[in-house]
Amino acid sequence: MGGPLGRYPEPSMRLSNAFVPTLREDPSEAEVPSHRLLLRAGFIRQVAAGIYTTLPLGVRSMRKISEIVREEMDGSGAHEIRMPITLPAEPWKATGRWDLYGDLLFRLTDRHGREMLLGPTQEEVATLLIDGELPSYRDLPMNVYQIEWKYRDEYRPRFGLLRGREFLMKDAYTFDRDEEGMARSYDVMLQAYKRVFDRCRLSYAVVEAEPGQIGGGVNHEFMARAEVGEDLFVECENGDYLADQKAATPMPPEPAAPDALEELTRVPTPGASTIEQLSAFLQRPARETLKCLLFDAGGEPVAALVPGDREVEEAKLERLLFPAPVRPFEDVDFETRGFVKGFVGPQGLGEGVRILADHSVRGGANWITGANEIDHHVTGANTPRDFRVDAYEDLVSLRDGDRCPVDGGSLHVGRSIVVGHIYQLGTRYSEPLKARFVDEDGIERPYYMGSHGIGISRILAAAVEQFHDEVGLRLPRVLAPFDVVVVIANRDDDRVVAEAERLYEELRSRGADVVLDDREETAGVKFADADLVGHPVQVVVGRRGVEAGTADLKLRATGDRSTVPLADAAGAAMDLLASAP
RNA sequence: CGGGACGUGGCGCAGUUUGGUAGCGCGCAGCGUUCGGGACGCUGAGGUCGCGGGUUCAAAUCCCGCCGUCCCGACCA
Repeated sequence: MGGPLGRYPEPSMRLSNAFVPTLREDPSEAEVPSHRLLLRAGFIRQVAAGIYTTLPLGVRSMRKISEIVREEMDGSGAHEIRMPITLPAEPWKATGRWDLYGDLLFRLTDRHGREMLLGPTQEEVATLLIDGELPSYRDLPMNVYQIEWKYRDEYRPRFGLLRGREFLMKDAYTFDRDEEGMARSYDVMLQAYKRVFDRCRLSYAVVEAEPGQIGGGVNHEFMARAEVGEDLFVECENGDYLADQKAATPMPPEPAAPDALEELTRVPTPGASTIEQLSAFLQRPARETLKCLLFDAGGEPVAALVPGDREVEEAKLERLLFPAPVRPFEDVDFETRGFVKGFVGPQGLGEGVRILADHSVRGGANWITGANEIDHHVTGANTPRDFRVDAYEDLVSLRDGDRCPVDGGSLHVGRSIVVGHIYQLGTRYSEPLKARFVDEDGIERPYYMGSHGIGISRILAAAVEQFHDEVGLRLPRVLAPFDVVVVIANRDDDRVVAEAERLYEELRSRGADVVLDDREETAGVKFADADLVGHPVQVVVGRRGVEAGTADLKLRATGDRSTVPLADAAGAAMDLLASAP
């Protein structure tokens, strides 16, 4: 047994006898480059929405990514194990995730009617494993990991491997004696992750992120830059600030010092229940209006104030009001609490409503806001004269052009694919699962845990997004399924075939992953496929060259070609490979 | 789940508006000619038109229901 993807294959391959079904045309269902090209180049085939068969080339690339991850994990003192995919429900109920995960869980029932699930991640399993085996502080720290397929019934699987319902993930779980140990283990993982993504040659950013479903405190995301990315992150033009867009905090503006406070004046604004309509009706810019949004935080009403041209970042509100569940007011909430939807203003909200304002609200005065009366707004609203603010917090959703909190530089919002996520979990799992060790003083304490994921199959897709061109993949050589392809340009010529075979064997003996294109196809088809699959180095052996005693080399990354003596071709190809990105 | 689109040989598509013999390109098989950037000719195989009902003399085409896939939104490696 050699890991979840099976035995390591022969390092080399003959295409005449291989399963590499390339497509001439773009599959109709694929829109984004990675999905389209992975299908066309014969890496994957779809079975159902978000579920794919991995073909030989895909297996090889994923295995190469896995090996990089393995080396860095093993080198960081983590221990590879393999946990089951089919899991009993009980521990998940104990941690509350049976309900928290909701429809995202693939659930099943066994023949005895016992509830089970397909693992979307394995904190419960790992925690119980360690609890059963490592009862002493002397056994800690411990870091176990696996590379295994994960199952999540995503709301909307999309973009091929980028968001599948089944995906290959490396997940590591760290167990420490205390918070300091947890932080140390965390840092070890953070450094290991950087090495992994560096080695994969991904352009990425490490950003502080929101905790999400897994729960916990400090956490970082590794975001690979990509046009098609679903996740937004921000970075400062001066390179000194990076954050998840949902967690990013802009530098607050200077508090306003208005020349004069206007009178609070009630104005009729018939039908203007949105900022857009209000702004158009009063002929005033949206930023002079004050948006007052109402939320229900565990049954308590909370008002969030932001300038009219800004959006409230609900994730920030949730973090602020944690652990109360936060949701926007619905129509019934407005009715039962007597607020006028579309015309809410902070003045006159009773003591029962907690009023939070974004820092940027300090930067304005003489606000236009709702009059708490149908078809009416007020102008000249000012705090504290007209309304109360219980606390100024960071509430706005960050947008392009906001100022960097470190140096005031301009912030840019970029798109990315999350390829790694690390968490400090604390005792989020060890407490409910009663997973404890005996400390030096003889007292039982819960493990301090960390959870660390890398999306292996997603790295492949993200790498394709970053490394492709019009004709195909251009993966870095450490991720490409093969190092070198030897193309037989004239299969009918025995001398050509003999020379190609000789080169193929020589490259193999030099340790290259080499594939011989000995198919009965025309040269043009072979060249096109070589470019499509993106073998880093292409060696072409043809009649012309053999008669002249030469072979032709091409570096896929740059398209550069060269002609070398046949006798030196293997060495030249190896040199070229070494120079390949 | 809400909104939109699509489902016709292995792949990419036309045909559906206006019901009447199921078509094109690629691929595949055989033969021949070609042979360094997705070759050419001839011959041929291959289709329950997503599924189930209904209307009709007759349904890929019209009606109803269902299923599947993709795209836009809420969740995540």
